[in-house]
Amino acid sequence: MVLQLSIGDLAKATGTKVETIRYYERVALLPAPARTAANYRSYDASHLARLGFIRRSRELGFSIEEVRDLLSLSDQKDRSCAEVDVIARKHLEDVDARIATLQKLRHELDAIIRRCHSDTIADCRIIEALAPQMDASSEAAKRNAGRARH
Amino acid sequence: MVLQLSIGDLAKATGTKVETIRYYERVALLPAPARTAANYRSYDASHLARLGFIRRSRELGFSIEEVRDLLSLSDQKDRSCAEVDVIARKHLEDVDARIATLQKLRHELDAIIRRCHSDTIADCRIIEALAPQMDASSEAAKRNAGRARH
DNA sequence: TATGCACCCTGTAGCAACTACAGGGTCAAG
DNA sequence: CTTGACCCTGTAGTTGCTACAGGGTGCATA
Repeated sequence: MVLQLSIGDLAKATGTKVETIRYYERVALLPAPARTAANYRSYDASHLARLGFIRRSRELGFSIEEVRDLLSLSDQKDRSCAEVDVIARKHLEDVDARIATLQKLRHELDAIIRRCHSDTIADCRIIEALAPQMDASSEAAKRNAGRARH
Repeated sequence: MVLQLSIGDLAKATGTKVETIRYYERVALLPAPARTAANYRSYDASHLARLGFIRRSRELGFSIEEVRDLLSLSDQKDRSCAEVDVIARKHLEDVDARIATLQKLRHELDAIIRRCHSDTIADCRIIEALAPQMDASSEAAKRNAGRARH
């Protein structure tokens, strides 16, 4: 039995947009499939599996380049999976760093919002908190920048 | 006293790249400054303040469009700051959602990495976990996709 | 005076990872 | 035989910058 899928079928089967599939082909993540007489793309089971791998990796936040590396490693069954481990661990570190950054930002934002109980923009603490602090250090920055004239 | 800054001065004073400042001017976040006889941009204190506001907002993760809204609100001192509050709270929700997504992803990734203790790619659990699950549901997807022939 | 260097200008192209057309061709149902 | 859902290629848009290329300017130094 031979499985043949049109691009639309493959899109439905993997929850991917048709344009995205063509994009993966353009960037050589997904091999170009056979064509029908009418020049329609005709995918088989290997494309289905590969696109599934790509989508799952992308959902887990791997970049296109990382997916490319993982795919090429997964094709070499006899190699050590240490390299796979390195990619995955590095990615985990990236994710941890992004979470930490966002959490710091979240607390700052939360603190800013909590401070605001005023009615008008003129003394809105949110706007105030966003405005640069016009203190000694920024005066220093001004002087440092030079070209102040009277 | 009149403060005059070249684009490089302003860049140093705010920790922004020169190209980024020109970009903000192009997208009308920062008003076009006066020019010198040699057609050099000449910034004043208001630009310094505004760029500071922009940079701080961007650090807090507001999009360019959100910053535009915040800036235009901050220029209308007599208006209610309720709108500012709405923008900030919505942004906080976005940040919370992004943190939640990343944390879910982090746990999944961590679980995948922990499972792998093998030596070769052939039975690497990371690669396995990334590959699509070839179970009943994906068989259903295949049938659903149609055009399977023998 | 020349000359080097750091700075400034405009305009355009590139990055990631798609997404969205425009302007066609194909195919099956009614 | 027409309608509508699909398919094709190619190009441009998205976000927020960043990086040239190919010029001009301003100041210090040999």
